[in-house]
Amino acid sequence: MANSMNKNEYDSNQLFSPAQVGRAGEDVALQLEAAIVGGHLLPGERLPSERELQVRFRTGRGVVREALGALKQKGLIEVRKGAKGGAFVRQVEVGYASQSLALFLAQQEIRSENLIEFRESIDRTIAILAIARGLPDEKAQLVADTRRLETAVESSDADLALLVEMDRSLNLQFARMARNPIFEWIMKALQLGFRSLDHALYAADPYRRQCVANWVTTARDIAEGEPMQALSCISSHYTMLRRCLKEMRETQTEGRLPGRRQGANTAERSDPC
Amino acid sequence: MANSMNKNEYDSNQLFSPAQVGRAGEDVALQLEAAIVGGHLLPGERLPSERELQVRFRTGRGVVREALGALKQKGLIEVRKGAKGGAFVRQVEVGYASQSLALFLAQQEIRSENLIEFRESIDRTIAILAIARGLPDEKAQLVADTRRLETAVESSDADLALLVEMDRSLNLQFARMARNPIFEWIMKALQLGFRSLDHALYAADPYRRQCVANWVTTARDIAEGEPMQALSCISSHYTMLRRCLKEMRETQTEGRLPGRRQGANTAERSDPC
DNA sequence: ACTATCTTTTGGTCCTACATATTAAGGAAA
DNA sequence: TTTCCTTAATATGTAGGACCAAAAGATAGT
Repeated sequence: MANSMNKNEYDSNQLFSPAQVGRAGEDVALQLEAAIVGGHLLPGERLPSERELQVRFRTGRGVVREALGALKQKGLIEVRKGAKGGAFVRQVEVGYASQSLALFLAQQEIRSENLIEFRESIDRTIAILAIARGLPDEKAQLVADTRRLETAVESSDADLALLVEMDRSLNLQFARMARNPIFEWIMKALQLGFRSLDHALYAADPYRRQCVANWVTTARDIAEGEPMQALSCISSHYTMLRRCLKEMRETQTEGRLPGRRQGANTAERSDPC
Repeated sequence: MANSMNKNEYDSNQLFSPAQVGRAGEDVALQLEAAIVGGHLLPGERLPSERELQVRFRTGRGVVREALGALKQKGLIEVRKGAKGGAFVRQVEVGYASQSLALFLAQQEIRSENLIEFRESIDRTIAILAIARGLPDEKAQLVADTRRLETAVESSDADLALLVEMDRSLNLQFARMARNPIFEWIMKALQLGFRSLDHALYAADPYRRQCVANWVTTARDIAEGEPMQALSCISSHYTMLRRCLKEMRETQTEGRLPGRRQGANTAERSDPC
């Protein structure tokens, strides 16, 4: 007794129509995406199997797989193997959008000063919002985590990657407290794109301690609801970062972000474009 | 024709290794993406054909197509049919990032307030930077263009789309004067995704005049180097926008962005320049 | 009742064949 | 010689089959 009478409503509503030639994959992907975003398919629901979609769209399985791959890429679906497997609708996470932005930023040549002043501007707004909207336990957690970072730095066997990761996590907590996913989007994208700046701060020994001490103060100011002092701390952080980078630049003559290396390749390239 | 002597350098460098089973598609996609983002493949260059990649990765053509589809989805490559066709590396456009963000926000049912407060925060920083760094002729041009917008609004045959477009252009000029490309990109990304908000402001008759009058004042304050007054104008703009949306919401019981449809937006794949 | 094995479902991979688009080359006509 | 049409070559796009691997349930054996 198959559920032939209980087909989903997008079947009877003719929601899926045969794809046109030439761009069948895009066509199928667009129809499925429209069904998901339009609310006809809710998160957690399961799409028909690939072989069933193949006959519904009157197309080949490769086309269906291509479309599903695009949706998976966007974070709209999650596909599982095996019986009762298939494509399941997901809530899109902000990380997917951040990855797109990070991919774009990675291809651009960005001077570190531009990045710093942008981040500082964002951080200042986040601080104000976080003080106003952050929940008490969030603020307490932020303070506690800065303390953990402090003890981690003071221990001699401090792993550099671990410290940077903790700093990254703190920034994300911070951004989340602003209760505005757009700030989260930006913050995640920046972190994905450029890890090297914070790395620099935690690599130099005098700066590392100042940085975490500043973090502790910032978190406390946020927890206690002192916006002006928090802003002051943030400015202090970026002042330190600028100074640290300037010192490095004077020793290494390196003013750019190491986003991409194009030294070995461009020499032998005689592209007529 | 056997160009066996002129293999590309990523061949001899062992850049592409056979894919792992189970997630061969992702594996291939990751390797190709790494090659592009890492700078081994520059924009304009052509990847090997699908059938050649198929043998290089020691895999099937479906896997290669899946990987290329993922890269195409991200905007990293553009694929053309026919002789001299194939996958060509592209510069990623902001539009892809903004589409991802729009998709996320649409599914999260984000309130327009989040977008407004983010834009206001960005605008305030841009204003300060634009006053400090904008060239005199840029400032003059900004003032002149706000005048043009003013006269366009006063003429009765004002096309709504044209007005919104002029507003959009003004915002971009404004962002450019900050001499920081990140602000420009973020502004463009937000504009690509959410045109509807400004649209609302220019649709209502009382708000339209106030908005352009405010633009004129803002431009003059920027040109004359009055940061506090410029910031005041910007806040006034968003106060108006909030009020306008609130009125619309009260009449239509529509509190969110009308971003459910994605189909019409994805059409602008080509360069929006 | 529990465990091991089989069966079914479903995605993952590989393959061949054909369709279609685009470019380049070659030959006929002006 | 120039122009236009035809044809070939090369590439992606699509169709559909076959088989493998994994996951869940059904079944048989203990």
